[in-house]
Amino acid sequence: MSKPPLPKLEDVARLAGVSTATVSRCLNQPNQVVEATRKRVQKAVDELGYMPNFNARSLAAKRSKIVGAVIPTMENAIFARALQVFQERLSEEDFDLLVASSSYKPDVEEKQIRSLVSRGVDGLLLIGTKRDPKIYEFLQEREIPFVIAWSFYDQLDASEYGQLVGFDNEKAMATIVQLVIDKGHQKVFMLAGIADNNDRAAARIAGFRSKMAEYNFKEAAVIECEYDIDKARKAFAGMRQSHGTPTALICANDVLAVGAVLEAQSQGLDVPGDISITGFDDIEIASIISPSLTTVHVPHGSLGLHSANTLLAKIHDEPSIKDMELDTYIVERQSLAAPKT
Amino acid sequence: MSKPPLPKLEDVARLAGVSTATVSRCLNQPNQVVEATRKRVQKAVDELGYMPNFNARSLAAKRSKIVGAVIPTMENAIFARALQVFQERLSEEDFDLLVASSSYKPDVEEKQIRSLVSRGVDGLLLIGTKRDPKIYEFLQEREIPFVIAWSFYDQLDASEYGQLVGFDNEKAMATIVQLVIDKGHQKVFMLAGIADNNDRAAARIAGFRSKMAEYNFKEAAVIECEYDIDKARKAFAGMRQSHGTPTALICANDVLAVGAVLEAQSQGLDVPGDISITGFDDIEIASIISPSLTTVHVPHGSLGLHSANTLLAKIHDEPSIKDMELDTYIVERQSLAAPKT
DNA sequence: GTCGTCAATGTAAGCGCTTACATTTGCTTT
DNA sequence: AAAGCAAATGTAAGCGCTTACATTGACGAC
Repeated sequence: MSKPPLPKLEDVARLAGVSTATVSRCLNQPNQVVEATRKRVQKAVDELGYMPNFNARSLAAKRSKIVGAVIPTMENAIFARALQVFQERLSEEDFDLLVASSSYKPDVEEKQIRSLVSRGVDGLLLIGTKRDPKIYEFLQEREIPFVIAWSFYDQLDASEYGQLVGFDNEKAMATIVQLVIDKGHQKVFMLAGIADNNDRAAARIAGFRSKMAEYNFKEAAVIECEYDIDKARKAFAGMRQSHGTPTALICANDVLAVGAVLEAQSQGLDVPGDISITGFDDIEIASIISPSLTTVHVPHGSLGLHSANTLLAKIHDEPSIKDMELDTYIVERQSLAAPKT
Repeated sequence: MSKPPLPKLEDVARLAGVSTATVSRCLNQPNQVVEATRKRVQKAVDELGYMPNFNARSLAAKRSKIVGAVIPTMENAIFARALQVFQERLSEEDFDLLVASSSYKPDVEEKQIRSLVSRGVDGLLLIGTKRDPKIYEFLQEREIPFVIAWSFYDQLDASEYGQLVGFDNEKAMATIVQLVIDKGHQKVFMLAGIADNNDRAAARIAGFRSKMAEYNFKEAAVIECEYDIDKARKAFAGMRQSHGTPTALICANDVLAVGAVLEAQSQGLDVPGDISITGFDDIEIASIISPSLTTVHVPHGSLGLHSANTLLAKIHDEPSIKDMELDTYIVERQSLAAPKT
């Protein structure tokens, strides 16, 4: 219950026989202080076990050394790896990470963004571009550096939307659809993510649709489904009932693909014998499930790393920061084959 | 480049024609303010788009509404779910989450704990009990409420170690070993986690060893291996070379088990025909891999939820907060069977 | 009508730092 | 040895809030 008041900067100053300003300088710009004093101060710091109060520092200096990240969920592998790398990179520069997860709800996300800004974050990591424009206005007004990860579109004006570090979801999806078509599939359906408020999910659907249109494939069913294995199983089952069974099913992500594979198998279908199924993301389970998933590899680690670097650059006001488009590529495994003839 | 100074509490006060204290009260203890003034203040807040500066608040009020969490990694499913639930629960009480991941390195963890404390976190979530005692002293001195998740031991003095919210790793492991023995296995090896600096990994090994000793099984090889599928594959391959092939392999976690299963299969072994393999944790892949894993179910969500509740209780200084032991149970799936006769 | 009480509000002193500006120190120049 | 100058240090004014304490005013008791 005894609360021995913690040493403050002033105590250190007194013990070291210098002014508070000098102590502060030792801590923040050590090179402005001559070695002798610096050592004396260091000794006082050690002796008292002094630790700076970051809130006071943030208040006085108007920078917090905290960056915020609002992600849809930390529960699944998609963002976990990127977030981990992001955090590690920031850590190197002594930034801490304030995370919030929005559960894909726009209103929750907005609240969290505002909260983080209130906390004085120096920068912000956001996922995807789709959100209420007034959030962007807000961020601009407050001059908060931010980067948007996971999405990339040529046509977007980057200066308006902070910096983009992502990949072209539409193009990537079109590429894998092309591959499926090249294998000879004609009846191709899609199990998609929920496109509402999610530009990545929407872009993947667009990629599918445009490629299908290119080949004049009609009636390519697209069913949207939440990010969940069991829901994917049900969605796939429902799809078979209402639209029949395609020879190939394109899934908007690996989790949906896993659900589809499991359901197909439990309904007696052979994958890829009776039906080919492709994923997107290339998370761990993609290579573990049997058959392993042919999928689009997304560079999760790079997304995290480059997001961090770009954000740091913006925070430090470095010139000529560019949007960054990362590459995806297809990983061919077992779940895609030519259709039975 | 125009930086219109953000409205501060004083501006709101002036516009509403009240004192700063009243505005502050409206924001923090609205019931102490009569409705008429409250409305007037609210109007001023809206009009100015005022947002409080949390750093100033934290400095003045000596509470930050931030809790910190230092976890070994956010990259894998083990902690992700718990962290997500933890965050959601805290969110309900308007706490934000400052996360750091230590990559299982004690020195990194210590640094991060100190950094979080410097940031004035109101509470701390730590994983496992094993760490330098001076960290506990430090936390006690600073009177930082903290809870330790994932571990639970009867014999530990809770008051010394903050609060425990976990399960008995040793007992849980002993239970699944018992099951394996009951199936008739006699040659049982273990693929363990790295026990150094990790009380959970150590406890799981202890559970294995004590149960094996109980049955007088000698030569039960225990190989430690990092948390990684590929490393597990190699470790399992190495184990076969040096110790031969057991009829059952107990793995300290599902990731190791998956690695072992994949390697076994690629070496032409049937699981569970030629070798039974068990996991621990019951993460998603456990039920997706083929054969699905018989494993110990760990209540990840509950760990997160109860950790949050316990921490909140400590922060609010509620009396009689107890350590909490959560239950685990075995999920029998396909990877465990009786040995060939 | 006066006083006491209590709820509502105001006053102002910090919270522990940073930093612009002022001052001192220790050199180099001449 | 005096002058001049840059580097090192000191002084003190905030940063935007909270809160202990003081003040005000409304109302009922006497």
